[in-house]
Amino acid sequence: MADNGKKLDPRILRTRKLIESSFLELLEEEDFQSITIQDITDRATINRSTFYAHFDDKYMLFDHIIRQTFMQSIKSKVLLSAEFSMNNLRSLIIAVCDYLTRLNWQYRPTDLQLKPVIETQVQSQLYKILFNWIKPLETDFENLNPSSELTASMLSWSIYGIGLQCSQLGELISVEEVADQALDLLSGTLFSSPSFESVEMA
Amino acid sequence: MADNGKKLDPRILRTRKLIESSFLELLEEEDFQSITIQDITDRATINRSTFYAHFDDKYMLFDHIIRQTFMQSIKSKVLLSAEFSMNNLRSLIIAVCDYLTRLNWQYRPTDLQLKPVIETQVQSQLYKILFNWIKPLETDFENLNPSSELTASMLSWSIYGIGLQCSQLGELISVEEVADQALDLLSGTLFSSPSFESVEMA
DNA sequence: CGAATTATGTTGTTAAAACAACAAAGGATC
DNA sequence: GATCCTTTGTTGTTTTAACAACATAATTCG
Repeated sequence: MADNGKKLDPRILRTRKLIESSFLELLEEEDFQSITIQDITDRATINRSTFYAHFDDKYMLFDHIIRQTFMQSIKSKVLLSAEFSMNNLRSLIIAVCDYLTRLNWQYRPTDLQLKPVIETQVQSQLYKILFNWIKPLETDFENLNPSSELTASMLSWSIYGIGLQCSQLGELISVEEVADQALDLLSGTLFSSPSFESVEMA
Repeated sequence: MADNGKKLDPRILRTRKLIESSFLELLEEEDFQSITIQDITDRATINRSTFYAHFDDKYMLFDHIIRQTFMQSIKSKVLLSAEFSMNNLRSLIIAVCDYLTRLNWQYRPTDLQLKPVIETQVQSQLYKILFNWIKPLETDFENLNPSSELTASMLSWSIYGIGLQCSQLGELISVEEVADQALDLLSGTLFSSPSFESVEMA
């Protein structure tokens, strides 16, 4: 997904990694707001102006970091290349819960401005994952079924919602139980659609 | 000592550090001989030809590494800026023993070719340290005393020899005891010279 | 031994990072 | 509100690293 085929100059890769890891380190030490570009570039041992060759600003960097860490976390727990199945959906839900929970603990929740950024990135990445899963299931009766776009959108928001719930309740609940409950609800919706008649529970 | 006043381009510092740490990592994993320039530069995420902009070859890099790690180790245990005293000399002896012992354990002793390189670097650095200590003690009766150069040379080789002895005997002996014995021998020699009449034992 | 592969150094060109200097926006302080 | 100071973005120039290509040791292997 977004796997750039062209070989990038090693210096670019190195510089980006330095920026990313410096920023992640700083995020564990202080608030997002109080971090300056200079702080980041100092720690990365690069020039301040070089930062702007890679990212528009701090916010774009944060976008990128969330997208990247989210996809890394998901890829380590879910086979994105696999086909759609209730089991894969379950894994995805649990992975999202885990990610958002970790995010809640790892970084100060003081920055209210960050929540919408995280929301946008996580939901849009979920949409892409789900759309790639669902698209192949499209039947010939397109007019009878909800479109893959609509299904992916709805599912992505549902899963984001579940993840948010989990991350807020924290240790009080079992992630797996929540995932199973959510699957029950979702399966009712999904199986009413002809596209999903072949998708069975394990 | 060799403290270059001019500000170096951060890229140069970063590249050198990357080369140095990659090389040190590789030295812990395999023999010096089997390490290629490509191995080093791959791990350092730099281009192979960039290596040659910083070091002539693998051997020059090793020279530099020994010099650097030696001075780092010494500086952490001896105040080089201080003046000459038996106590400082004792600290220096112990520090050299520690360094050479660690070198013996850390890296494979299979590379016989490395010993002379280490010898050269350690002795020459010791010479510089000792010369800077001894020089201020020179009296006006230069013709009566052994020159600072001769004294520094003799002492540096003596201390290197002590360090070698310690590193070979390993845990069998107490570094401090050896240092004290050596100091007894050295003080006999040193105190016969008018330059050292003011240098007392603690 | 001889061929094939691999490692070493070198060179000229291209792309990226460093640097310095600037204008402008944002915050703090009086 | 005026002032000072910090941070932000931008730009043009210089320096360094990447790259590709080459010739030449040095190794490996049949």
